[in-house]
Parts: sequence; C-alpha cells; structure tokens
Amino acid sequence: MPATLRDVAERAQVSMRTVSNVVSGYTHVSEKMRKRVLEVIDELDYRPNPVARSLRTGRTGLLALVVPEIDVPYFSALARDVINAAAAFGYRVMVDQTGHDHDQERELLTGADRTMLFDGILFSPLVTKAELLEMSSPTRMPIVLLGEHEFDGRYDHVAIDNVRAAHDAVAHLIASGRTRIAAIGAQPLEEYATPQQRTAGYESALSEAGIDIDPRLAKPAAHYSRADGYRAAAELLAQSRRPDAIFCFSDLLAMGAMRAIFDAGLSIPEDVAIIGVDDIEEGRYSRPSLSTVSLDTAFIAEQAIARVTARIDEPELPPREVVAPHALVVRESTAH
Amino acid sequence: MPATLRDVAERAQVSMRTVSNVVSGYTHVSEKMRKRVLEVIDELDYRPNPVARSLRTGRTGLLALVVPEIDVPYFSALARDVINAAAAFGYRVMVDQTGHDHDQERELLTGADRTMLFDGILFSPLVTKAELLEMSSPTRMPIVLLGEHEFDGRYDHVAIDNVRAAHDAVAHLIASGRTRIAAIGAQPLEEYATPQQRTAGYESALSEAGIDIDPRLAKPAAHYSRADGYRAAAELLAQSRRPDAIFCFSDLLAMGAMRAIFDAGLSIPEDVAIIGVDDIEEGRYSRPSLSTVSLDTAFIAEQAIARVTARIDEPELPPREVVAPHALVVRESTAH
DNA sequence: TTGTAGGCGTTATCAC
DNA sequence: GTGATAACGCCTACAA
Repeated sequence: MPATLRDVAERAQVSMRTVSNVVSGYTHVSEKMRKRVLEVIDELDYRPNPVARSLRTGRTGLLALVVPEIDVPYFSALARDVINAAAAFGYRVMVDQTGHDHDQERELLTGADRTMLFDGILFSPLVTKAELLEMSSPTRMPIVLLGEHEFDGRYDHVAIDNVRAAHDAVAHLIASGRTRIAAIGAQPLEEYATPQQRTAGYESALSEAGIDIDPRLAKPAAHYSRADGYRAAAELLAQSRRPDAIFCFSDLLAMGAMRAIFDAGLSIPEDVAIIGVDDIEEGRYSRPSLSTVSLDTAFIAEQAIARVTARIDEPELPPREVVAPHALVVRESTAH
Repeated sequence: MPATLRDVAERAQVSMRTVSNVVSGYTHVSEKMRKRVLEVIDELDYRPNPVARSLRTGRTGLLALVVPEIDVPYFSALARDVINAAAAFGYRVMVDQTGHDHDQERELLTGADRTMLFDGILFSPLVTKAELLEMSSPTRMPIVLLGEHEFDGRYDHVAIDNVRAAHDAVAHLIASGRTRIAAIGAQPLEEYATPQQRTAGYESALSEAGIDIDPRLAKPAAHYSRADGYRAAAELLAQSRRPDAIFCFSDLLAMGAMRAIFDAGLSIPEDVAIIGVDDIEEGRYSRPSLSTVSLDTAFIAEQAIARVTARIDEPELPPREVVAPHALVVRESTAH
C-alpha cells in the first residue's frame, strides 16, 4: 500500500496540513518542519494521490486530444507538438480516435466524456458546422477546435486560412505553366468545411487565371489516405484528357497519387506536377520530394494549449480565432 | 454545476445507493425504481464523476503509453492499435513521449508517475537492461514492455524475435545475390538491446553464408530517423568499396537511405538493394516500394493490453513473454 | 506558523 | 431490495 498524507503526518509528528503545505510548496513553513517532513516523505516514498487531489480541486491536469486517426502523419505530428506544449503547462494528454465516425465524434464531445475527467479538449473535427452548433450548448468544457474548420464564434479555434492555402498551391501550379489542374480531396458529402474551403481556393485560383473549371478534374477522397490518393489519381489518368498537375488536399493523398502516376508510366513533374498540403516529413525524402503547403503544427499546438489553459482558468473568456501561418514549399514535384 | 448522485437521489426520492446501483448496472433493482431513477438522470443530465469513482474504487481506467516519439510512424501505428485495443477493454490511453531521454524514461517509470493516476503502463523503452532491473523493485504498477527488449523475467513483455527478424532480412539479401551487405542502426552505446540483437542477427546471417563481417559496413544511427538513415547511407556510399545492399534497422532509416542513394546517382535495387524493419505504410507507396520485415502492431497491441489488464485484475501473475510474429515482405527495393 | 474538521462524489458496509 | 453512513486521500477555511 502506498503511503498517504496521514501516514507522513503521523510519522513526522506534524499535522496533515503541514505536510500538505510542504508538498504543495506552500510558503509559510519553518525550515525545521520542512526538513523533517521531507525526510519522512523520502523515507515512506510518499507521493500525493492525484485522484484525491483532483476530486478536491476539481482539476485533473488532463487534456483530451481528439483526432480521426493518430497514425496519419499530420495528426501524429500534431500530437507530438500538443503533448510537448501541454507538458510545458503541466498538462498531460489523452489521445482519442474517432475513426472518421461522426457518431463517435459527437459522443466524445457531448456524451459520457463531457465529464470531469478532462480539464479541456482539443478537437480536430470532421463534423459539420450544423452538428457543431447543435451540440454546442450543453457543454461547459473548455474546447479548442484545431485544424481547419470554419470559425463560428462559439469555440476557440486555431487553423490556417484554408482558402488562401489552397489558392496559393494552385497559383503556384499555374505560375509554373500548368493549365489542366486537377484536385483530389473534395468530399462527396457537402458537410465538411475543410474540403469546401480548399475547393473554393482551388476554384478561385483557376478563375483568376482565366482557366475554366472542369468538374471532371475534381476527384473526391473520403479519408485523405494514400490509398484514396492512389485511386483518385488513377481515375484522373484514365480520363480522356489527363491533367498536367494535381493539387492534393493532403500530402498523404499526394503520396498515393505520385505512386499511381509512376505506375501509369508517367513522370513527375515532367508529365504531371504534384502539390499537397501539410508538409509531412515523408514528403521531404520521397522521390521526387513533394511540394506542399506547410502548416506549422508547433505553432498550432502552442496556440491551442495557450487557449485551452486560458479558458480553464477563465471560463468566460470570449472565443477567439487564431489563424496559423502557412507557407508554400516548392520541391521537386513541381519544379520546372 | 453538474448534477451529483445526491441530487438524483433526492429528486427521485430514493437513496444514493439505489441510484448508484442503477448507474453501475447492478443486479437487484426493481423495474419501477430503475425507471424512475433513469428518468431523473435524464432530466438532470447526470453523469457519474469519474474522479470520485476512481478515488473510491482505486482504478482510473487510464493506461499510459510511453514511447520515444509519437510521430515516428511505427509508434503512431502502435499507438493507434493500442488505443483501439484498450478501448475494447474499457480503458483510455495517455501518451507520453520520452524524446530519447533516458532520464525522462526513468522518471516516467519510477518517478512522480508511479502514482495512482494510471492502472497500468505500456512502455516502449530505450533504457538498458541494467537500468530496467535497477528501477524494477519499488514499483507495483502493472507494466508491459513493448517492442524489442530482452526478456528479463521481471516484466510482461511483448516483442518480436529480433535476432531472427534481422537474420531473415539479411538472408533474403544474400539469397538475392548480394555479398557486400551493410547495416544501418547499430547503436554507438552498447546499452541498447534492440540494436544488439539485430546486429547479432545480421552477423549470424553473414557468417552462415560464409561472408566476412566488415566493420566498416556497420553504421550507427542514433534515432532511427530518416535523417540518420540518409547520413549513414551517404557515408557508406562514400567509402572505397561501396555496399550492394543495406539492411536498415527501421523502415524510417531505409527511407532516408533510399533518398541518399538516389542523390548519389545510383539505382535501387540495381546498384544497391534496401530492406528495412517495421512495415510502415509509407514503404508500400514509396518508389521503389520497400522490402521489410513486417511487425504485427495490432497483435502486439492486443497482447499487451491483454497482459496489462490481466495483471491489473491479478497483480501476482507471473510475468510472461509473448513473442510476436514477424514476416519478410519482399517488394521492389530488393527485387532482382 | 500550525492544528482541526469538513467535504469533494462515489462505492461499500452495514442494517432493515 | 433499499436506506443511512462510513470511508477513499486530499485541500482549505477556520481556529489556535
């Protein structure tokens, strides 16, 4: 059995209060007392019970990070930075996976998990705006939305400007002389904000350049996975007039697309240029290396942690939108 | 303020005991009572407070997964499976990163975290055998060692047979006609078990084939990262007699090595064959696709969760070693 | 500066 | 089958 505060107090011949003060690094404790208490703590190998402390204080020091899949490189990079940023604030991070399941997402926010287990939630959602609004009212849990969702004024929110990011990527393709520019990642359902925004950026860049929008060049992708990218690219290449460039809504889609292009006997960037979004490390070592729109996951994580911890301390803070910077990174896959 | 058990009891005109029974799905509750209580629970939107429950029961339903870096593909794949397997047992998973820091590793096991916050720990360690033994005695926390550590009989342990895995990889290279076979991943310090075991497998395969072991062909790598793989491969290629094959101790090293080989103007597998370990998805889409030794992360995760939950329920279980299967996967990078 | 006591919300031990 | 009541281990007014 682990030693309790009471054990220490008895052994050291002091009150529990004093022991508690020593443990919590409280101010007014005489040197003599402190030393004696510390000795006994060491002797008994006492550690405060965090569960009891949490029950008393109402805080657990735990945050939840909710992502679709932790093994998607973008999310694992985000998790790395979130865990590190949280540690700097004295928080630890629980990782929950929704597996692209809307119901599970809603459950995680409104359901059994809107309990007192976490002090806050960092949520990288798939859900629609409507659903977010719907579930928003009942919870008082500090929540920060991560990634790429429209700001609806009800939640703290850290994201890049998706429309601009997509626009920048496509404008780069146009600037390098491409004219038949496909897109992979539009969502079959109209519910998702991110694909909509990126589609908007894609189309606006084309329009600005006076290029007609060809709906056959926009391919959906359900999960932003390599497999989806492969499939979509293969379909594009099988069409009558094939594209000379593809804007992929994620680097992972791009990795799959690149493989499909090679399997079709074509060259990158000579026959088809490729650009993605996320700047995962994989794209720096691939052949060719992958041009992309870089997202600063460390920045996103730090801002998110700053917001959620601020809200934990001050629940009535007005929600704020933080726009994270993005940057075009040109590598071999779009070099001319 | 969220409703408590007492609130529900008062409103439903029953005792807290009865409410608790209903919530816990306990057996002996009359239908009438149950219905009335459930109504009030719904009315008040009551959720049991997990912290209070934990204090009382001594269990948190939380597991810790300790890995060097969550954004290393192997670890994020492992985390995915661990989280899913844990969920099937009613547990949630906290992810801690040690960042290749020995002190942090030891701290996480013996230190402040050997508290009552977790019911158990899944630990993918870097530490030496000696250190593991040293820290082992004081803790009663159920711990399962994951990945590739020698079984020392003191902990539950789930891992592949590293010596055989390495042997199989190198034997495959030999069988495909390679004779100057390099290795990337040997550790500069003698402390790590995994590199030692893989080095042993590498050397035994060479010896069996009557190939002399050339120490200049064994390159160390500190972090099993792409950057380390790139660097080590570049060094190998700069040497007088360059290798015709490289066994990389991880797929990530292999991804870096492949890029280095291309940057040197050589072809894979024509000039140099490459094989890794882990079977990360990235290697299925790379060009060339990467031959590897596949580890079954789902199996490892399920076994680990099964062990740790069993030990939580029955602390005195004798530690057991589970050897996870591995399989050679031949892809383009070693095709002849 | 230190001691005492009450309660955080739940489950478990007693009675009935 | 159900109702009161004591812990679980800690923090913190309130006293001293």
